[in-house]
Amino acid sequence: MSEPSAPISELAWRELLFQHTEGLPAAFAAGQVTGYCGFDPTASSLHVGNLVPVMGLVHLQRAGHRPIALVGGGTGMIGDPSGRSSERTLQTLETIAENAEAIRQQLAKFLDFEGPNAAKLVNNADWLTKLSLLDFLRDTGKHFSINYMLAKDSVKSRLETGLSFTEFSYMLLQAHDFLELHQREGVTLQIGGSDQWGNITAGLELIRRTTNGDANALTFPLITNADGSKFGKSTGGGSVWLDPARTSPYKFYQFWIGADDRDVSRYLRFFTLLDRDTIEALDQSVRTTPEQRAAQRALATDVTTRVHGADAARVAQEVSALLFEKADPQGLSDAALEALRLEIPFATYSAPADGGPADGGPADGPALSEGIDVYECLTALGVAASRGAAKRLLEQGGVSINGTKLSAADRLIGEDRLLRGRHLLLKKGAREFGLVQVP
RNA sequence: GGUGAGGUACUCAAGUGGCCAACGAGAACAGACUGUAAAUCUGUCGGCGCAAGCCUUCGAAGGUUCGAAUCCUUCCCUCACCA
Repeated sequence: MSEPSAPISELAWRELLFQHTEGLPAAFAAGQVTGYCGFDPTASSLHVGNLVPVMGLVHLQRAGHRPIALVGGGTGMIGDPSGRSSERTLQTLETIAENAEAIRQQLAKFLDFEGPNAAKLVNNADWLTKLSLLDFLRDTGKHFSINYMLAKDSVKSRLETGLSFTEFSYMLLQAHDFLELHQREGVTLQIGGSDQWGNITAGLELIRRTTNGDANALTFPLITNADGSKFGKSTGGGSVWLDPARTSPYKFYQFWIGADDRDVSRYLRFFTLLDRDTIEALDQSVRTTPEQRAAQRALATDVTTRVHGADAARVAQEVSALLFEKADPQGLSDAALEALRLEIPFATYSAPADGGPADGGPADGPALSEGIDVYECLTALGVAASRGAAKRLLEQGGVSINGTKLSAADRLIGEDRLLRGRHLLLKKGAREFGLVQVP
């Protein structure tokens, strides 16, 4: 890494710049800047919504500056005020420590923890848990007037609906963090989402008053989806996580592949490190040949590779080709089947148990000797909520196995249709799949 | 604490004793058309069942009735205004 440069123009053309303090360009021009961004350890994984600030740190580091990622182990404790006993506090601390470690490992994929501008991960529990209330009120609280705090958007907007003292104080804790890092690590910049502006500037205020030091703020725009939905939700509704145990690399890849044409250009800027010429060429392809979805492919490949590695990205691509580009499932290799069962819902087929027809209870299904019951497969996979739903799907032609569409008469599948003698690849609609293994 | 208005399926919202598994809209799911898109059109949308039909649901629990989402009682909760 050569001389530190100003990442501002880079962030600007990527449309990642929402707001920054006036002194920031001068600070970048003056030399290496140490900047930080906070992450909440409420879950054991980051999700795609966290990627914007993560990429912010990445751009900082690429420009030769020093990024620090702060995990809110301390602020996370008071963030959730729901009832807890002293035992649970300990448990929570444990969980938070685990979460912090998990998040650290995810951040390590983006940041370089070695070299002259090595990234660093800190946890504000290290100092906040030792902070006494009286010290805090005297050293931090005295620098803020209630009037100043009430004027912040985050507070003002909550005055009607209600705001606990705990949450009201949150900005002071964050300001305290900023000051702490300023003194410990020489941090002079905090970055975050645009909603963090008020909290960040509170920290600037505290630094100025306490140490007469100078520091800066930079915020990113809120990510919006063109169709008005919330960014970061998969089609099923759940969050898209970076943890492969929560969101498989295939699902992750699919999330990006499914990006709306109207969003994909912005997402390329936000979430990849592709250069400007490449991205503008992709913009052009969205306009001229949208059906090829070159931009979505580039986006999905780049982000999946960074988060899950090249191998996982390639498997995701292969599985996607098989599932969506009409590759013949009969040609599946054992290895591909093995990969597939990790990527899509998988269930082992069991013939329904014998017994009399029970009212309201699960009814008898056909014996295995009569064939494989598609209803049972669909419900076991969770693809259909109930046998009734499975039946409706079948009647509407919404189910296919091994690439062949089924009709209402095809409830029972003969063993001769199994892939490699023991697998069924089921598809519901256009993009939901499941794999069933017959014992 | 007082007064008033309410609690119906994922959401909004009809329904005031039988024609109610419950109008309608949205969401969702499927089909057609497509680019794994958008828009549009069609169908489905409590559970079990091939079906006839059966079972479970209208805040909760009781009660009246041949019959209740609808009437009565008690309880729980939400909202608005007042204190």
